[in-house]
Amino acid sequence: MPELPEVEIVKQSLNKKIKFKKIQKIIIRNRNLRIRIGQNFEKFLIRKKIKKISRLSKYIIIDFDKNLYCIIHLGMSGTIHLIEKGKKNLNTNTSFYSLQTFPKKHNHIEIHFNKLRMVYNDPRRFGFFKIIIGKKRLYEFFKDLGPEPFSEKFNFKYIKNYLKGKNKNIKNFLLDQKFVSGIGNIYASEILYLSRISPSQKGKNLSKEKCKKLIYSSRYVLQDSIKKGGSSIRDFKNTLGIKGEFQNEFRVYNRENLKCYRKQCKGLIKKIFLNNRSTFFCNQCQK
DNA sequence: AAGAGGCCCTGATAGC
DNA sequence: TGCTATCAGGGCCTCT
Repeated sequence: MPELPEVEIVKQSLNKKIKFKKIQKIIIRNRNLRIRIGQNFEKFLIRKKIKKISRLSKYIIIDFDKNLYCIIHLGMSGTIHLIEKGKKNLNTNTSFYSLQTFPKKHNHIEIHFNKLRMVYNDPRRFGFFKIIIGKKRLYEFFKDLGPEPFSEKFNFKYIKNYLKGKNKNIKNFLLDQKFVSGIGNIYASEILYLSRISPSQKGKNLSKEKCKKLIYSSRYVLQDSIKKGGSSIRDFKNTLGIKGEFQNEFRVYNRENLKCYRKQCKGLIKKIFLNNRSTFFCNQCQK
């Protein structure tokens, strides 16, 4: 679930629901996430008030007073659930579950506010919660991240310069968070389709025109997905709260051997593996 | 030093 | 039904 648009949706709903709230209680059932939750995690956060919630590529950053931060990453399977006391349904245009359909296993972290619980669920435990103290350390943590597609820094000159002399295909560049941050395996395929670029094309061979298309498409696809509430890929049985609609907009992802949507194009969508990650593209209109 | 591949982990699904 | 193998939206580490 979580590439940039999905993380953005989660961030937006957290801002609506837990901003300015004070943490009353913390329960940790499993400290062994990708980064182990330290013994003093609870001490740092208890009774602290949330100042704001922001996002950088696929990371959520919660700000507290005195330059205390909590960074959240959802990994492959992390989800955040909000449960309001006394309410049966949590409406929301978010990826939260309703109360009745709340997952039973893998609820590793619970943070309680007044009349509201936030629960972190993550079967694969590739995600993490990490405390950071000080602006400088926060900056350090993110220093290797490349620009987001929306950033002005993600421009033709930057791309040309970065790809120069390197021998990787363009799809793997899109997954390289040092090059551009926030794009994951699904959106990489979608962006390349919109750009009419073949995923196995070498990055260094892209024309100026193709680079510009790539910039435009990256922004367009991610923005469009955010507008539609992100993508909810799996059909989570027994759940009601998942509202993402962008999975209905996929042009290539999971469309193996189906016809290309482009009018005039007689191509078929093919699935290949590039660096062990599934990759979808049209065998006619992506060059 | 860049790039490919393994690995962390659990769950869903396909095939026998 | 029950086994095994494979794959899944991420990212870090190691080896060449």
